[in-house]
Amino acid sequence: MTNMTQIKPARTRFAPSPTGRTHLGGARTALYDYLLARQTGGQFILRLEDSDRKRYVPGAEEELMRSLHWLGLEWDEGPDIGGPFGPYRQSERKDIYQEVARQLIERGHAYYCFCTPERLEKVRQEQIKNKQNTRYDGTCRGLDPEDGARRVANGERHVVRFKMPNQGSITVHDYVRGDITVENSNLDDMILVRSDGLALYHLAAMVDDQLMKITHVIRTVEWLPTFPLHAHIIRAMGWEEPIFVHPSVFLKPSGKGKMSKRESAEALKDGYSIFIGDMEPLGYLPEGIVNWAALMGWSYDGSTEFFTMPDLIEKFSLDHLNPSPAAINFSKLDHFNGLHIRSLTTPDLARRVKPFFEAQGYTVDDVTLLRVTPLIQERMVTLDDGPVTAGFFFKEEVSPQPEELIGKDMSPAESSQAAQKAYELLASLPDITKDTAEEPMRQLAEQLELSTGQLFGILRVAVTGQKVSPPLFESMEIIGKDKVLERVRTAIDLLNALA
RNA sequence: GCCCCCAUCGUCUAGGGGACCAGGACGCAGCCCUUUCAAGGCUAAAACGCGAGUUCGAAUCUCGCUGGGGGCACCA
Repeated sequence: MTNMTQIKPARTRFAPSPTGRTHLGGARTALYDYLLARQTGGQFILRLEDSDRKRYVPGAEEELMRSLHWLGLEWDEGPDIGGPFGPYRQSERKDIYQEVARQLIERGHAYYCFCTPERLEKVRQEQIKNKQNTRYDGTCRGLDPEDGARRVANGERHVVRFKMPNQGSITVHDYVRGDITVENSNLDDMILVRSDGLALYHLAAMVDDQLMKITHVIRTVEWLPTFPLHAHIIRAMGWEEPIFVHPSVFLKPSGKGKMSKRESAEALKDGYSIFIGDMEPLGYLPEGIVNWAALMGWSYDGSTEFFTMPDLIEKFSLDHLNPSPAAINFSKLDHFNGLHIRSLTTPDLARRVKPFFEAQGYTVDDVTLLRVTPLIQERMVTLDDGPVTAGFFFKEEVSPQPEELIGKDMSPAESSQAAQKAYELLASLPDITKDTAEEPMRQLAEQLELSTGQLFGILRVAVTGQKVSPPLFESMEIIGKDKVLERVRTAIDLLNALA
């Protein structure tokens, strides 16, 4: 016997227009789509809303797909892989929309409109001048349908408009906000089909969602104002309504409005971006971004915050979506990224961080990298921190700032002497490892009446060339006795020159 | 201007009439750990926008106000 409460597989779709770069907001929508589909054993569909060819941006599709792949949001049907309900590109579905438009007209829910864009613009300006609402003035609304059809047959330029009832109201249901009722008189006779014959979003998306058997339409709240129109179209066609879910928008970090081009450029200067395509070179993990994005507008129990994709697939729920807009918080992204970096296995992290060393010109051998990785794992926020903190492992020689070699509260001469003693001790060891070197060095510090901070600080700069580094003796162990001695020798010379 | 939506720490959020002198997280500050930096641990400061109702009781329900956001294309 089947379980009555069994979850119905959801068919979700991410339907961006290839008119720009894939950003955080889109990624989150796609993520929610993906999670719902995976959780219920349904399908996640990628559809391209490219009905406006004028706005088509070359390369946008490629970046979109690359971004989705990178985030791990694999689609089951799409323009590149096909599927049972294709084509998945609106520009290839023109005839389908035409047919629906025809039926709408036939049923009296739409009509041909012959108004020119020029006249429409004039009307609009007039309305603005008179402080009226800008809306279609209804010139063609009352035209005899047969007359209209005749003019169309004669090749007259026309669009198709939805014939909005001028009485009554409509109640639509948004899963996040509940019922929303609006007066039809506040709704316009929106254009459904352009004069070039291609449908606009309002028609095309509704048709596609229907034909592609989409069960849940997840789209941002920008679509809420036209939601009633969409419901009118669906109901006019007698279709079953999918569940509509409108998560909130993302606001810029200040919380004042949506992210603009200017702010995006600004963020990039600080090493942040809202474009998924920028995130990888910036050193972010898809895991970190997914975790972060999932929690902007959704929560699990109010306290659990670390989620992997499998966790999310298991725990995501539409029921915990938050209707209010969320300001982007990049420092929290850093936090999640660090969390996920620390949760990676050493080989995995090594593999991921390697290109960042190479991008800085380092020649990296895997054996050394594998030893270095554990030392930097909990010191990294983004992968590009790797070469910054650990580049010295892959240098032939380091070049410390001479002043930085001076120990705290010490003179150059004292520092030099301490380094000399350390050199002798290290030279006397068969090899330098944490186990062989640390204890004797601590004793040396005591002998010299120096704090470990003083002595180790001098050596740290000498050996790594940096004031801040991974733990000293573990680092020495990887660098090897010969190079360590060489670097300490150089440091002594540098200090002597200062004295 | 018109329409729609939203409203808890600076930010992301938990909360859905009594369990809330409001919990978690980021960030910030302090302390602990410590060879630096991190990581980790502990502590602190920090919020129910305002006003009316309803109720024995409201962060939670209703209304108004205010504030914020979104939308008003032959874009999506």
